[in-house]
Amino acid sequence: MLQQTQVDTALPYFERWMERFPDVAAVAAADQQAVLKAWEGLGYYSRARNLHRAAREMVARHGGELPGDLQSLLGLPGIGRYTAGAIASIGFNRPAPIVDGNIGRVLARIFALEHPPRSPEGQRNLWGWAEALLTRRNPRDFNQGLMELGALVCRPRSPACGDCPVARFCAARAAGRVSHYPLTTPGKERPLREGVMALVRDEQSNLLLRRREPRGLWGGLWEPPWLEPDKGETTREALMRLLRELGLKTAADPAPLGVVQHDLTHFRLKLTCFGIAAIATAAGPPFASSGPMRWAAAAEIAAYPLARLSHKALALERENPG
DNA sequence: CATACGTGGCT
DNA sequence: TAGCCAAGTAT
Repeated sequence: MLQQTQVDTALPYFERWMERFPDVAAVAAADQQAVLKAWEGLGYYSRARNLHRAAREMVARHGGELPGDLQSLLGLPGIGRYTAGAIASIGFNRPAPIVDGNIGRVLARIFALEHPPRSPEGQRNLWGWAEALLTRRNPRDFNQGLMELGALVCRPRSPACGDCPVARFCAARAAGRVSHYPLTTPGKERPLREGVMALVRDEQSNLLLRRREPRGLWGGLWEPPWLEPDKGETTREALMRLLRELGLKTAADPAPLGVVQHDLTHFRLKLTCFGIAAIATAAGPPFASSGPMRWAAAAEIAAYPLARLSHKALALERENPG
Protein backbone atom coordinates (compact mmCIF):
# COMPACT_ATOMS: atom_id res chain seq x y z
CA MET A 1 0.00 0.00 0.00
CA LEU A 2 2.84 2.34 0.71
CA GLN A 3 4.35 2.04 -2.75
CA GLN A 4 4.03 5.53 -4.24
CA THR A 5 1.45 6.35 -1.59
CA GLN A 6 1.79 8.53 1.47
CA VAL A 7 1.43 6.90 4.86
CA ASP A 8 -1.48 9.11 5.87
CA THR A 9 -3.35 8.12 2.74
CA ALA A 10 -2.76 4.39 3.14
CA LEU A 11 -3.44 4.20 6.87
CA PRO A 12 -7.25 3.95 6.84
CA TYR A 13 -7.09 1.45 4.00
CA PHE A 14 -4.61 -0.61 6.00
CA GLU A 15 -6.85 -0.64 9.06
CA ARG A 16 -9.84 -1.80 7.06
CA TRP A 17 -7.72 -4.31 5.19
CA MET A 18 -6.44 -5.92 8.37
CA GLU A 19 -9.97 -6.31 9.67
CA ARG A 20 -11.11 -7.84 6.43
CA PHE A 21 -7.99 -10.00 5.94
CA PRO A 22 -6.42 -10.73 9.34
CA ASP A 23 -3.66 -12.90 7.88
CA VAL A 24 -2.02 -14.00 4.66
CA ALA A 25 -4.25 -17.05 4.40
CA ALA A 26 -7.34 -14.84 4.41
CA VAL A 27 -6.02 -12.88 1.45
CA ALA A 28 -5.08 -16.07 -0.36
CA ALA A 29 -8.55 -17.51 0.19
CA ALA A 30 -10.38 -14.42 -1.07
CA ASP A 31 -11.43 -13.94 -4.66
CA GLN A 32 -9.91 -11.14 -6.67
CA GLN A 33 -13.03 -9.02 -6.60
CA ALA A 34 -13.01 -8.91 -2.81
CA VAL A 35 -9.33 -7.99 -2.82
CA LEU A 36 -9.86 -5.21 -5.34
CA LYS A 37 -12.86 -3.96 -3.39
CA ALA A 38 -10.73 -3.62 -0.28
CA TRP A 39 -8.20 -1.72 -2.37
CA GLU A 40 -10.75 0.44 -4.13
CA GLY A 41 -9.73 4.08 -4.09
CA LEU A 42 -6.03 3.49 -3.43
CA GLY A 43 -5.03 3.34 -7.07
CA TYR A 44 -2.26 1.38 -8.76
CA TYR A 45 -4.45 -1.69 -8.68
CA SER A 46 -1.71 -3.99 -9.94
CA ARG A 47 -0.45 -3.77 -6.36
CA ALA A 48 -3.65 -5.42 -5.15
CA ARG A 49 -3.58 -8.06 -7.85
CA ASN A 50 0.07 -8.78 -7.12
CA LEU A 51 -0.53 -8.90 -3.39
CA HIS A 52 -3.27 -11.42 -4.00
CA ARG A 53 -0.94 -13.61 -6.03
CA ALA A 54 1.87 -13.13 -3.54
CA ALA A 55 -0.38 -14.24 -0.68
CA ARG A 56 -1.17 -17.45 -2.52
CA GLU A 57 2.53 -18.07 -3.14
CA MET A 58 3.29 -17.41 0.50
CA VAL A 59 0.72 -19.98 1.53
CA ALA A 60 1.94 -22.48 -1.03
CA ARG A 61 5.67 -22.05 -0.57
CA HIS A 62 6.44 -20.11 2.58
CA GLY A 63 4.05 -21.50 5.20
CA GLY A 64 1.73 -18.51 4.91
CA GLU A 65 4.46 -16.14 6.08
CA LEU A 66 6.71 -13.54 4.53
CA PRO A 67 10.17 -14.90 3.84
CA GLY A 68 13.02 -12.90 5.35
CA ASP A 69 15.65 -13.30 2.69
CA LEU A 70 16.01 -10.89 -0.18
CA GLN A 71 15.93 -13.42 -2.98
CA SER A 72 12.72 -15.09 -1.83
CA LEU A 73 11.11 -11.70 -1.34
CA LEU A 74 12.12 -10.54 -4.80
CA GLY A 75 10.51 -13.66 -6.20
CA LEU A 76 7.09 -12.55 -5.00
CA PRO A 77 4.94 -10.53 -7.39
CA GLY A 78 4.76 -6.82 -6.59
CA ILE A 79 7.88 -6.92 -4.43
CA GLY A 80 10.79 -5.10 -6.00
CA ARG A 81 14.10 -3.89 -4.77
CA TYR A 82 12.75 -1.32 -2.38
CA THR A 83 9.98 -3.41 -0.81
CA ALA A 84 12.20 -6.48 -0.49
CA GLY A 85 14.82 -4.38 1.27
CA ALA A 86 12.24 -2.74 3.50
CA ILE A 87 10.80 -6.07 4.61
CA ALA A 88 14.23 -7.65 5.13
CA SER A 89 15.60 -4.68 7.08
CA ILE A 90 12.60 -3.33 8.97
CA GLY A 91 10.79 -6.63 9.37
CA PHE A 92 13.78 -8.88 10.00
CA ASN A 93 16.56 -6.41 10.85
CA ARG A 94 18.73 -7.80 8.11
CA PRO A 95 21.31 -5.61 6.39
CA ALA A 96 19.53 -4.68 3.17
CA PRO A 97 19.74 -1.14 1.79
CA ILE A 98 16.65 0.69 0.61
CA VAL A 99 16.03 3.78 -1.48
CA ASP A 100 12.58 5.31 -1.58
CA GLY A 101 11.54 8.86 -2.43
CA ASN A 102 12.48 10.08 1.03
CA ILE A 103 15.90 8.47 1.18
CA GLY A 104 16.61 9.52 -2.38
CA ARG A 105 15.97 13.14 -1.49
CA VAL A 106 18.04 12.98 1.71
CA LEU A 107 21.04 11.44 -0.05
CA ALA A 108 20.74 13.73 -3.04
CA ARG A 109 21.04 16.70 -0.69
CA ILE A 110 23.69 15.36 1.66
CA PHE A 111 25.98 14.47 -1.24
CA ALA A 112 24.77 17.12 -3.70
CA LEU A 113 24.12 14.46 -6.31
CA GLU A 114 23.93 15.88 -9.79
CA HIS A 115 21.75 13.22 -11.37
CA PRO A 116 17.97 13.15 -11.02
CA PRO A 117 16.98 10.37 -8.60
CA ARG A 118 14.59 8.97 -11.18
CA SER A 119 17.29 8.60 -13.80
CA PRO A 120 19.19 5.31 -14.17
CA GLU A 121 22.46 6.97 -13.20
CA GLY A 122 20.79 8.68 -10.27
CA GLN A 123 19.38 5.35 -9.11
CA ARG A 124 22.77 3.71 -9.35
CA ASN A 125 24.32 6.44 -7.24
CA LEU A 126 21.59 6.36 -4.63
CA TRP A 127 21.64 2.60 -4.18
CA GLY A 128 25.41 2.72 -4.01
CA TRP A 129 25.30 5.28 -1.20
CA ALA A 130 22.50 3.45 0.62
CA GLU A 131 24.56 0.28 0.53
CA ALA A 132 27.76 2.00 1.57
CA LEU A 133 26.19 3.85 4.50
CA LEU A 134 24.06 1.03 5.85
CA THR A 135 25.16 -0.02 9.28
CA ARG A 136 25.13 -3.73 9.93
CA ARG A 137 24.66 -2.95 13.60
CA ASN A 138 21.03 -1.96 13.18
CA PRO A 139 19.81 -1.80 9.60
CA ARG A 140 16.20 -1.61 10.80
CA ASP A 141 16.59 1.67 12.65
CA PHE A 142 19.01 3.06 10.08
CA ASN A 143 16.60 2.63 7.20
CA GLN A 144 13.57 3.67 9.18
CA GLY A 145 15.43 6.69 10.52
CA LEU A 146 16.59 7.78 7.09
CA MET A 147 13.04 7.60 5.74
CA GLU A 148 11.67 9.51 8.71
CA LEU A 149 14.34 12.14 8.24
CA GLY A 150 13.18 12.61 4.68
CA ALA A 151 9.48 12.62 5.52
CA LEU A 152 9.62 14.95 8.53
CA VAL A 153 12.75 17.12 8.24
CA CYS A 154 14.32 16.91 4.80
CA ARG A 155 10.99 17.59 3.14
CA PRO A 156 10.59 18.27 -0.57
CA ARG A 157 9.63 21.89 0.07
CA SER A 158 10.66 24.05 3.01
CA PRO A 159 12.99 21.52 4.63
CA ALA A 160 13.65 22.05 8.34
CA CYS A 161 17.42 22.28 8.06
CA GLY A 162 17.58 23.99 11.44
CA ASP A 163 16.26 20.81 13.04
CA CYS A 164 18.29 18.43 10.91
CA PRO A 165 20.66 16.20 12.87
CA VAL A 166 22.99 15.82 9.89
CA ALA A 167 22.91 19.39 8.58
CA ARG A 168 26.64 19.74 9.23
CA PHE A 169 27.32 16.88 6.81
CA CYS A 170 25.04 18.22 4.10
CA ALA A 171 26.76 19.36 0.91
CA ALA A 172 23.63 21.01 -0.42
CA ARG A 173 23.32 22.98 2.82
CA ALA A 174 26.98 23.95 2.78
CA ALA A 175 26.59 25.27 -0.74
CA GLY A 176 23.41 27.13 0.17
CA ARG A 177 21.60 25.21 -2.55
CA VAL A 178 19.26 22.91 -0.69
CA SER A 179 16.36 23.78 -2.96
CA HIS A 180 18.47 22.78 -5.98
CA TYR A 181 18.46 19.16 -4.84
CA PRO A 182 17.28 16.65 -5.74
CA LEU A 183 17.48 17.50 -9.43
CA THR A 184 14.20 17.26 -11.26
CA THR A 185 13.47 16.37 -14.83
CA PRO A 186 10.84 18.34 -16.72
CA GLY A 187 7.50 16.63 -16.45
CA LYS A 188 5.84 15.32 -19.54
CA GLU A 189 2.64 16.81 -20.73
CA ARG A 190 -0.52 14.88 -20.07
CA PRO A 191 -2.62 14.56 -23.20
CA LEU A 192 -6.35 15.08 -22.85
CA ARG A 193 -8.37 12.06 -23.92
CA GLU A 194 -12.10 12.28 -24.35
CA GLY A 195 -14.84 9.73 -24.57
CA VAL A 196 -18.46 8.86 -23.93
CA MET A 197 -19.85 6.78 -21.12
CA ALA A 198 -23.22 5.04 -20.99
CA LEU A 199 -24.99 4.74 -17.66
CA VAL A 200 -27.47 2.14 -18.76
CA ARG A 201 -30.42 1.15 -16.59
CA ASP A 202 -32.92 -1.57 -17.35
CA GLU A 203 -36.53 -1.47 -16.20
CA GLN A 204 -35.62 -2.76 -12.75
CA SER A 205 -33.05 0.01 -12.53
CA ASN A 206 -30.20 -2.47 -12.69
CA LEU A 207 -26.99 -0.84 -13.86
CA LEU A 208 -24.96 -2.22 -16.73
CA LEU A 209 -21.35 -2.82 -15.65
CA ARG A 210 -18.42 -4.18 -17.58
CA ARG A 211 -15.34 -5.78 -16.12
CA ARG A 212 -12.06 -4.41 -17.41
CA GLU A 213 -9.28 -6.56 -18.75
CA PRO A 214 -7.27 -8.29 -16.03
CA ARG A 215 -4.20 -6.17 -16.64
CA GLY A 216 -3.49 -2.57 -17.49
CA LEU A 217 -5.36 0.51 -16.39
CA TRP A 218 -7.92 -0.28 -13.68
CA GLY A 219 -7.36 -3.94 -14.47
CA GLY A 220 -10.05 -6.19 -13.04
CA LEU A 221 -12.26 -3.32 -11.91
CA TRP A 222 -15.82 -2.78 -13.12
CA GLU A 223 -17.23 0.29 -14.80
CA PRO A 224 -20.12 1.66 -16.77
CA PRO A 225 -19.03 1.04 -20.36
CA TRP A 226 -17.30 3.85 -22.22
CA LEU A 227 -15.18 4.39 -25.27
CA GLU A 228 -13.20 7.03 -27.09
CA PRO A 229 -14.46 8.32 -30.43
CA ASP A 230 -12.74 7.20 -33.57
CA LYS A 231 -11.11 9.91 -35.59
CA GLY A 232 -13.78 12.15 -37.10
CA GLU A 233 -16.52 10.60 -35.03
CA THR A 234 -18.81 12.90 -33.07
CA THR A 235 -19.70 12.37 -29.45
CA ARG A 236 -23.18 11.25 -30.36
CA GLU A 237 -21.93 8.90 -33.05
CA ALA A 238 -19.52 7.39 -30.56
CA LEU A 239 -22.36 6.89 -28.11
CA MET A 240 -24.46 5.15 -30.73
CA ARG A 241 -21.53 2.91 -31.62
CA LEU A 242 -21.05 2.06 -27.94
CA LEU A 243 -24.71 1.09 -27.58
CA ARG A 244 -24.53 -0.93 -30.76
CA GLU A 245 -21.46 -2.78 -29.53
CA LEU A 246 -23.32 -3.52 -26.30
CA GLY A 247 -26.25 -4.88 -28.26
CA LEU A 248 -28.58 -2.27 -26.80
CA LYS A 249 -31.35 -0.16 -28.21
CA THR A 250 -32.61 3.01 -26.62
CA ALA A 251 -34.57 6.16 -27.19
CA ALA A 252 -33.29 7.94 -30.26
CA ASP A 253 -31.81 10.98 -28.64
CA PRO A 254 -30.52 10.54 -25.10
CA ALA A 255 -29.47 13.72 -23.34
CA PRO A 256 -26.10 13.97 -21.65
CA LEU A 257 -26.03 13.90 -17.84
CA GLY A 258 -22.87 15.94 -17.83
CA VAL A 259 -19.15 15.57 -17.99
CA VAL A 260 -16.74 13.87 -15.63
CA GLN A 261 -13.05 14.64 -15.72
CA HIS A 262 -10.37 12.51 -14.18
CA ASP A 263 -6.65 13.26 -14.12
CA LEU A 264 -4.15 10.44 -14.06
CA THR A 265 -0.38 10.43 -14.02
CA HIS A 266 0.10 10.22 -17.75
CA PHE A 267 -3.11 11.55 -19.26
CA ARG A 268 -6.39 13.28 -18.50
CA LEU A 269 -9.72 11.79 -19.27
CA LYS A 270 -12.91 13.69 -19.97
CA LEU A 271 -16.05 11.63 -20.45
CA THR A 272 -19.46 12.85 -21.52
CA CYS A 273 -21.94 10.71 -19.62
CA PHE A 274 -25.34 9.68 -20.91
CA GLY A 275 -28.19 8.16 -18.97
CA ILE A 276 -29.65 5.37 -21.04
CA ALA A 277 -32.94 3.62 -20.40
CA ALA A 278 -32.52 0.28 -22.07
CA ILE A 279 -35.57 -0.80 -24.00
CA ALA A 280 -37.14 -3.92 -22.58
CA THR A 281 -36.73 -6.06 -25.65
CA ALA A 282 -33.07 -5.22 -25.80
CA ALA A 283 -32.41 -5.04 -22.08
CA GLY A 284 -31.51 -8.63 -21.78
CA PRO A 285 -28.55 -9.53 -23.88
CA PRO A 286 -27.71 -12.97 -22.49
CA PHE A 287 -24.70 -11.90 -20.48
CA ALA A 288 -23.04 -14.99 -19.08
CA SER A 289 -22.64 -14.85 -15.33
CA SER A 290 -18.95 -15.53 -15.79
CA GLY A 291 -18.54 -12.92 -18.50
CA PRO A 292 -17.42 -9.31 -18.41
CA MET A 293 -20.91 -7.82 -18.63
CA ARG A 294 -23.34 -7.66 -15.75
CA TRP A 295 -26.64 -6.08 -14.80
CA ALA A 296 -25.94 -4.96 -11.26
CA ALA A 297 -28.83 -4.49 -8.87
CA ALA A 298 -28.77 -1.36 -6.76
CA ALA A 299 -28.03 -3.33 -3.61
CA GLU A 300 -25.16 -5.17 -5.29
CA ILE A 301 -23.32 -2.26 -6.82
CA ALA A 302 -21.48 -1.58 -3.59
CA ALA A 303 -19.75 -4.96 -3.88
CA TYR A 304 -18.20 -4.10 -7.23
CA PRO A 305 -14.76 -2.48 -7.18
CA LEU A 306 -14.97 0.70 -9.25
CA ALA A 307 -12.38 3.29 -10.12
CA ARG A 308 -12.83 6.83 -8.89
CA LEU A 309 -13.84 7.81 -12.39
CA SER A 310 -16.83 5.47 -12.29
CA HIS A 311 -17.88 6.82 -8.93
CA LYS A 312 -17.80 10.33 -10.33
CA ALA A 313 -20.08 9.23 -13.15
CA LEU A 314 -22.49 7.55 -10.75
CA ALA A 315 -22.56 10.69 -8.63
CA LEU A 316 -23.44 12.64 -11.75
CA GLU A 317 -26.29 10.26 -12.41
CA ARG A 318 -27.60 10.70 -8.87
CA GLU A 319 -27.50 14.47 -9.27
CA ASN A 320 -29.58 14.25 -12.43
CA PRO A 321 -32.56 12.05 -11.58
CA GLY A 322 -34.90 11.08 -14.32
C1' DC B 1 15.95 2.18 -20.98
C1' DA B 2 11.34 4.36 -21.10
C1' DT B 3 6.72 4.06 -20.09
C1' DA B 4 2.35 2.62 -17.88
C1' DC B 5 0.25 2.58 -13.80
C1' DG B 6 -4.25 6.03 -9.53
C1' DT B 7 -5.29 9.04 -6.38
C1' DG B 8 -4.98 12.76 -3.15
C1' DG B 9 -2.58 16.51 -0.85
C1' DC B 10 -0.11 20.69 -1.07
C1' DT B 11 1.52 25.10 -3.00
C1' DT C 1 -4.78 26.70 -11.24
C1' DA C 2 -1.35 23.52 -12.78
C1' DG C 3 2.28 20.97 -11.33
C1' DC C 4 4.81 18.34 -8.13
C1' DC C 5 5.24 14.57 -5.12
C1' DA C 6 4.24 10.32 -2.59
C1' DA C 7 7.51 3.97 1.85
C1' DG C 8 7.88 1.76 -6.67
C1' DT C 9 7.09 -2.29 -9.84
C1' DA C 10 6.48 -4.60 -14.15
C1' DT C 11 7.27 -4.85 -18.80
